[in-house]
Amino acid sequence: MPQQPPRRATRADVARLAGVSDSTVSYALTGDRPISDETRERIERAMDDLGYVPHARAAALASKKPSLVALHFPVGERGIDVSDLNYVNAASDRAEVEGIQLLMWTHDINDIDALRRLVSQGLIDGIILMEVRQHDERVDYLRTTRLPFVTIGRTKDNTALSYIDADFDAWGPLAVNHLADLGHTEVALISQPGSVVESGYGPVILTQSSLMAQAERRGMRVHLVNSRPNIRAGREALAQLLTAHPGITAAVGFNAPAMIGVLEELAVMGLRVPEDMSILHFGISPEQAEMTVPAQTTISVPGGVLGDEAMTVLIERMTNASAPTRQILAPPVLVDRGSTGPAPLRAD
Amino acid sequence: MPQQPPRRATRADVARLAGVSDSTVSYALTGDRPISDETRERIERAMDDLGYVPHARAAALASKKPSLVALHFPVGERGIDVSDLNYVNAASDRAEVEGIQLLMWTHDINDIDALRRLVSQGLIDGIILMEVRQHDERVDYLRTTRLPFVTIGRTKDNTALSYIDADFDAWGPLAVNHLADLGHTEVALISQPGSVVESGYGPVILTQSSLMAQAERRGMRVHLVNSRPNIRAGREALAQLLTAHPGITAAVGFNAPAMIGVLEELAVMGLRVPEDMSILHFGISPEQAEMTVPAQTTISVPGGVLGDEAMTVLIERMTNASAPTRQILAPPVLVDRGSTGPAPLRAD
DNA sequence: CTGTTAGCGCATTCAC
DNA sequence: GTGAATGCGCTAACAG
Repeated sequence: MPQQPPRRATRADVARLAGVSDSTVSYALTGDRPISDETRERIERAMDDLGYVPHARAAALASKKPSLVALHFPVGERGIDVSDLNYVNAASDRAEVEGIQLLMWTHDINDIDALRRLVSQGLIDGIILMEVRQHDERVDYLRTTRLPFVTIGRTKDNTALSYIDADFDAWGPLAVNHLADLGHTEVALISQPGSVVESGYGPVILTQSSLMAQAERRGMRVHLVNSRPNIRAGREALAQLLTAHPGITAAVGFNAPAMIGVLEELAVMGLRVPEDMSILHFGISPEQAEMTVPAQTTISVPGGVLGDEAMTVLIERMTNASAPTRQILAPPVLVDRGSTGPAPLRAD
Repeated sequence: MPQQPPRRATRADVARLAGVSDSTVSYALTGDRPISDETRERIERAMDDLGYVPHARAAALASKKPSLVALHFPVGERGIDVSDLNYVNAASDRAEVEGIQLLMWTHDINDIDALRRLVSQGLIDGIILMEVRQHDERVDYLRTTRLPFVTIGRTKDNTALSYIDADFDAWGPLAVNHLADLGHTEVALISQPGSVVESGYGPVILTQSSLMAQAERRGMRVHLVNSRPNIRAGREALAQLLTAHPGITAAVGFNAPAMIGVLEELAVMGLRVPEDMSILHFGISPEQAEMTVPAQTTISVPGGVLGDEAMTVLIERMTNASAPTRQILAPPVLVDRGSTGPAPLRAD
C-alpha cells in the first residue's frame, strides 16, 4: 500500500521535480503543444513519483470550460427504474468523453428554491431537465438565468427552448401502418385515464391524435379506452371491449399495468398472441416489454438516445454561448417481439 | 423577464460599484468581521443591482474547503426506489447545510476504472459508498488514495475504515424479545436463499445468528426457511411450515417478496393477522411495510439516519485530516403496525 | 520545443 | 472599521 503523502501534489511540485516549467507540465498533460520525448518522460516519472493528479476544479476555474453538469431527475413517487437509468448513463457517458461529470439531482420538481440555490452556487455549468411538463416552473426560472439548459420533453410554449423529445406525432402512424399492413381493421387503444389526458400530458395526447388521424386514412376502426393504470382495470377493459366489439383483432397500449391485465385476460379467455390477438405497446422500455408473457412488440425511443442527444446539445450551448436553439425530435423505433401478426379471420 | 447580463458579475464589480475594497465585500458576505451598517447597505444594493451571486468553485479553490461530495449508489439490476432516496436525501440535506453539493453516482459497482477516473479528476472532495460488500474493491482502491471516504455498510476487514451500518446483532434479540413477551414460543423465520447467506451477505448472517442465540435464551423454537425472493416461494414456504409445525404462531421475515406470499397464503387459509398469526419483518422500508394488507410491523433503521450520519462523518474527515476513524452502528427501531399480537392458544 | 506572465473569482493574512 | 497583497492550482496568451 502506497504511503499517503502529507498533501496533494500540485503541478508546481511536478515541474520542480522534473526540472521544467509549470506550463510545460500542463502541455504535457493536454498534448496541446509538442513536447520532446525526453521531457515528457521526465514529467511522467515525476507525476508517478508524486502520485500527482490534476485538480479539475482549478482547471475549470482557469479555463472557464464546463466541468460539472446537473441532471434534474425529479423522482417523485415512482422511483427510478433500470430503464430510466438508460437516460442517465447515456448522458453520463457522453459527458465523460468531454471530461465533464454529471451531478444527478433528485429534488422534488416543485422545489424551485433548491434549484435556485443549486444554480446560484455557481457550481454547475449547465443543467438538463427531465420529466418536463407542459407548463414547467423550472423552465420559467432558468430562462431568467444565464445558465445553459436543455430539456428532455418540451413545454407548451417552447420558444427559444432547446429540447429533445420523442416524436410522438410519428408514433400513431407507425402503429397504424404496421397493423393495417397485417390486415387489422378494428383495434382497441388502451390509453391513460381521462384525467391524465385532460391535464395536458403531451405524449399521450400527441400519440393518440396522430393515431386516430392515421387510422381514419387507412380505414381502420379504433376503440379508445381510458383505463386506470392497474392490472385489474386492464382485465376489465379487455373483457368489455371484446364483448362489445368482437371484431377487434389487435390491442394497442399506452399503459403498462393495464396491458399486463390485458395479457392476463387473454390467457384466461384462451386467446393466443398473436394468432388470435395482436399486441402493440407504446413507450415502455425493453425491460418492461420482455418481462411479460409473451413479450410485447413496442414503439418507443431507444433508451439512451434522448440522454445522449440532450448532453450533446447542452455541451454545445455551454461551449458556445451563441449556439442556435436546437429542437430535436427523436424518431420512434418499432421493436418486433412477436406479439403482432396477421389479422385472424373472425366471424363478426 | 430580466435582461441577461453579458457576463457573470464578480466580487470586484460589486466592490467597484459600492466604492469599497474587494475584501470588504467578502467579509460582508461571510460576516466574519464587523462592517458598518452604511457600508453594508451600499454593498447589498450593489449586489442586487448586478445580480451578483458568489461563485462556489472559486470559493472552494481559495478556501480549500470541501464543496462537492459523491455518493456512490450502484444501482445494479434493481433500480432505486423511493425508500432508497431517503438515504440520498438525508445525506444531501446534511451536505447542503455545509454548502456542499452531492453528486449522485450510479455507475456499476465493479467499474473501478470509472471510479478511478472520477477520483483522479480532483473534482470531488470525498465519497460515500453504498451497498458495500464483505470484500469490496472500491474500498481497496480508495484506501490507496488520499480521498476521504465513508461506507454505509462494512467490509469484512474494516481496520481503519470509517463506516455507518445497522447494528444487525441487535435485530435478532429485539425481534425475539418482542414476540416472546407476547407469549410466542414457536416461530418461523423466512430468510433469504441459502446462496445469499453463503456468499457472505452480512446483514442476513448477523441478524439470523443473533436471533437464534436469543431464541435459545428465551426458550423459543425457530424454524428457519431459506426462501427464494418471490411471492410463490413465500406461499409454499408458509403452507409447508404450518403443515409440519402447526404450533407456529408467528412468522418473522427477511425477504420482502416472500412475505407478500406468506400474507397471501394466510388470507387464503382464512388465518387472521395478528389474531391467528403474528408477522414481523426485518429491514423493509415504511413504504414497503404499508403497501401490504395488513401493514407489517418492522424492525429496521429509520430511513435517513444512515445517510445523515455518513455525511456527518465524511464532513469531519474532509475538514480535519487527522480525524479519528469512526465506526457507527445505528440501533434498530421496531415500528408496530399492528401485525403482531398475543400468541393464540392453539391445539398442537 | 520551452519558459514567463498574467489572470480565473475568491479567502485570508497583514497592515492601517 | 477597512484596504492591500498574496495565493489556491491551473490555463493560455505572449514570448522566445
